[in-house]
Amino acid sequence: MRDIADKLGISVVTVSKALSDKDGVGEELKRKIKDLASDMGYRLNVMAKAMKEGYSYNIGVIIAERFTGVTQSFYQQFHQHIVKSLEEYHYSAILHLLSAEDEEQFVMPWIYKEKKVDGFIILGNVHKNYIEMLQRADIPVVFLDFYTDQERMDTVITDNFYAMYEMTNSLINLGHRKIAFVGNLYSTSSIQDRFLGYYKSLLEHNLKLDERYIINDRDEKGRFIDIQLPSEMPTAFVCNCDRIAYELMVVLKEKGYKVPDDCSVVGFDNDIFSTLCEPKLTTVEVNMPEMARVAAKFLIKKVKNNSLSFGRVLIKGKIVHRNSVKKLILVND
Amino acid sequence: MRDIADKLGISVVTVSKALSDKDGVGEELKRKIKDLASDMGYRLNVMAKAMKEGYSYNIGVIIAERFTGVTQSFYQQFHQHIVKSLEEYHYSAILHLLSAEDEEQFVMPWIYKEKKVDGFIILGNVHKNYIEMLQRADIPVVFLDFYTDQERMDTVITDNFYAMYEMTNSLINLGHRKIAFVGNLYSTSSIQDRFLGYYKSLLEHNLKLDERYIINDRDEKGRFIDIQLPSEMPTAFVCNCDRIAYELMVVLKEKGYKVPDDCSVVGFDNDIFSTLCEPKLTTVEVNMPEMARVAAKFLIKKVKNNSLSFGRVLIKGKIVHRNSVKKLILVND
DNA sequence: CTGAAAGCGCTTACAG
DNA sequence: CTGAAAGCGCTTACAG
Repeated sequence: MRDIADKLGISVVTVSKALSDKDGVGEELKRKIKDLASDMGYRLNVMAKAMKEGYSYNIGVIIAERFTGVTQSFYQQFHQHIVKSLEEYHYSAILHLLSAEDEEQFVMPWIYKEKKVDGFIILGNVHKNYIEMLQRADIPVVFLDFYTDQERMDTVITDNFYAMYEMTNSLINLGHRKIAFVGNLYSTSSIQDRFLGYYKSLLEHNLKLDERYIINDRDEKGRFIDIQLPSEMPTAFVCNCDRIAYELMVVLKEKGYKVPDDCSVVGFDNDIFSTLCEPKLTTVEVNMPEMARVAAKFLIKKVKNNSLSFGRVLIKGKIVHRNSVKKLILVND
Repeated sequence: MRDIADKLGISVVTVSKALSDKDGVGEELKRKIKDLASDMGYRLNVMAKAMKEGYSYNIGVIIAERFTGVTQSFYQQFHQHIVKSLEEYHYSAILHLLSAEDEEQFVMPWIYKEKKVDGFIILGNVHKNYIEMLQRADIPVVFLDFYTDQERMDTVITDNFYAMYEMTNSLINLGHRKIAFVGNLYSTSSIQDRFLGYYKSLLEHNLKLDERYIINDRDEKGRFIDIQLPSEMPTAFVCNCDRIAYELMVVLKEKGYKVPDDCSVVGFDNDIFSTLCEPKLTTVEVNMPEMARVAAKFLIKKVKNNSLSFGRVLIKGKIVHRNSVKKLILVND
């Protein structure tokens, strides 16, 4: 800026104004300044601007490390959408992988301690107490794909409840009556809500909830366990995620059951697993781009005014029909 | 800092020195300053420090958008390792997804134009001309998992050539003689090198390279095409990546061939596809953590002195034996 | 429409 | 061991 000003015999103030399109500079001069700037290969120093304004124009994206394995690309996919959404606000994303250790010992991300970010997007389940600590800190936070009953929690989630309700309805409409749910009801809020959507559909159709048809898929720590098929087989399995639907189909195949002829299987997420199984999975597609967009929007607003509050926002998913569901011919109805 | 200094009746200079462990402050006073700082919840403002020093302590990680699909988690996995490696230097990673459009039209990443990053790690194939532009720019660049013949290119790659050489050797040692290679030889440097490793192994064992055994898997734009099996079947397929090995196994299954009984299949990468097929794939594990570590180390050194040069560094992979390879019993040898 | 002054929060070199 | 001065590159009032 100094150089540009000197070359043109004007002040840096004028250059600053011209380059950031503020008014108070003549059109002609402005053109001249801009041309010279690009000729000289001038690059704005955001850090100086940042220091002046008090914004870093960075957002931290926190993902618990346990969600980042080789077979878990879901949140990484989400992260990419966040990157793109933030770009529209001229913000960058800094990925912070939260280790189990830091989570337990309440270690704040170092990018917070060094004021490298203006806010955080928390992607997926994080321990309640850790969240409380984050919320006590003086920095805006928006949660994505996850919620708890904590107060003042701004969160964007997929409409798990309603999507699973619709999915189960569609199975019932195809003639299914014995429908099992696969998932640990005490593991995450997502699984719980999906289960409740499934349950609501049963209730509405006067079908009993059979405890033997609630099949566990993971332990308290979220580690997957072997799936046990019920002694009497249902005609359809509603799985809390594609991954588990995939595993279930492997088990079914081993035991000699054919999908969808012997039993139907549906999943949730529309991730890589839904297209890697044979037959391909009927599932719910989560609207990641929209969720990322809304989360980014909320967070940027909060950066400017942290007293703003948006609460819990649900984004609708979409059922993707593939080949894992069979229509049952009903003899009597 | 101001507040701390005032409360203690000292100057900000002393506070600055104490907090960053510079000498020139008495031990006792230093303790007092540090204690008060943490009591007051003081957070360093890196931006101010950054402006003074001229470093942003951010590194841009560039990935071409075409490598970021739902079924391609490889580079996202890599990105995570980069994040962790950079952390050790107190650096953050800013992910920049390079769109096909920006790549064609030579648009520099906006995080460059705004001096948000001190350097770039380029993850995977990017067009030669785009690379040239990056190298002309006044910023250190290190390439990862990819190289060209361009000068002054500091790059960290997996030892494709040697790993595939060893892999093919091991097949030959198990009695295989008719071994096909699956991959487009003109697509990427990685595939080429893997092919050449395969070829070297054939040469050493006096086996002829049969053109019908070089099977194409993608077009010039890198889009996957249907795999055509040769009219006379080999006993083993060496695939340029797990993804294609997976696709090949689907095709083989369709045509009634059993793996590994009718033919063996090996892959490369040890990514999600290698464990999702039945049987699981014998493949080469890329040493991502080490590659990320080395790339980060080089880049940080270049940030401090951009005239440094490291050239092309190969990191060894490791063969992972699973169940997709059969030992052939040789009647006569 | 243009610019001189002050300040964002730190660090570095220098003086005491 | 401690601190006053200057400056990093920008922007925001304010004055002309």
